[in-house]
Amino acid sequence: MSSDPPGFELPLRLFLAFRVIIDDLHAELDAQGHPDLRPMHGFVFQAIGPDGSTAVELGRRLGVSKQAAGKMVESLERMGYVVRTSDPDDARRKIVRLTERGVDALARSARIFDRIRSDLAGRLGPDRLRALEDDLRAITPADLWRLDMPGWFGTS
Amino acid sequence: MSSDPPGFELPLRLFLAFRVIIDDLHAELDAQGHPDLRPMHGFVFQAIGPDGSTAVELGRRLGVSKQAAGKMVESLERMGYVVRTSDPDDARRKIVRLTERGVDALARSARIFDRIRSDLAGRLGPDRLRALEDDLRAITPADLWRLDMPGWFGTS
DNA sequence: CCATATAGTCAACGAGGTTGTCCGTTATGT
DNA sequence: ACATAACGGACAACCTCGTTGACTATATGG
Repeated sequence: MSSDPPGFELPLRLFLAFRVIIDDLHAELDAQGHPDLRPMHGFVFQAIGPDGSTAVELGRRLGVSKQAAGKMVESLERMGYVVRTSDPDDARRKIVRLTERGVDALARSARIFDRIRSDLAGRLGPDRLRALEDDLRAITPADLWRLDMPGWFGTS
Repeated sequence: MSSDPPGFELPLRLFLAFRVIIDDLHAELDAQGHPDLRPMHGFVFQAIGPDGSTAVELGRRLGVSKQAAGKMVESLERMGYVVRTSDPDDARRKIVRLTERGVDALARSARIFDRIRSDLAGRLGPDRLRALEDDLRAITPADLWRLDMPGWFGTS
């Protein structure tokens, strides 16, 4: 009979597993022509969505102030991943949209994530991977995109 | 037959699970007299270790510059969690040690982590929790404490 | 004995977050 | 219809926490 591991191991392993996957993703993105993307950017792209968004909306979704969201957009605009256009129906709003390059990064990310997942299925076995995902779903909130991560990743 | 989930779900769930546990920990620490501790601090305490450490060593272990490590120590010293004493064998070194309060925080953290783990064992079942931990061990590096997290958590 | 390496500290800077303020535009209520 | 409130965006000042560079004091080894 083996004894229980200390309680602090699980959260550490969860975080390490996250890091391993994200590091893999960004090594690939780097190799595929997106060396400047940082982990945070994926969340921002996702929050922008296919129809675009505004800085205020973005801030709400990401859990930061509208000013912080505005700075993020500015930086992504400089990198060529988003553009800001004015809303014809509301002169106050400026709609942030992904550029072709932004869409490309998002598509590549999706493909890389799927490749990583199938690697893991190969290592753990498909059933164990399923069970892992099921268990994680059981202990996390349902809403995947309510992450509220402010300065967790360097966005420089 | 159900289809595979998109590859991006797993890393998100891993991160969310980590967040859920860490948020739980710090809500408890808050209630038990350590409201100022932030997630990063646990890693710093661990890096200091029972025999103390120096700022340079700390920086190496945490993956930050010695100056950044020094600032962390300064802040923890102001909060009463560590003290700096001079090394009698080497007048250059100042050894950082946990205070009684620091040791208390570490002991409480360990107890809270164990409580959280047993909660999870109740929700998933002990076997599923074991399997989860085994699978995570399989996909993460063996060395738990080589985390290299610089500004991942707010330390304020 | 002197050259080099190490520990700590100070200063300047940058990234990225915050709050407060202001302006122009839209929505609302009487 | 018009006064007022709410909203979106931008600007400024500030904070925290990381960085690099320079400098001092102490060890250490040829």
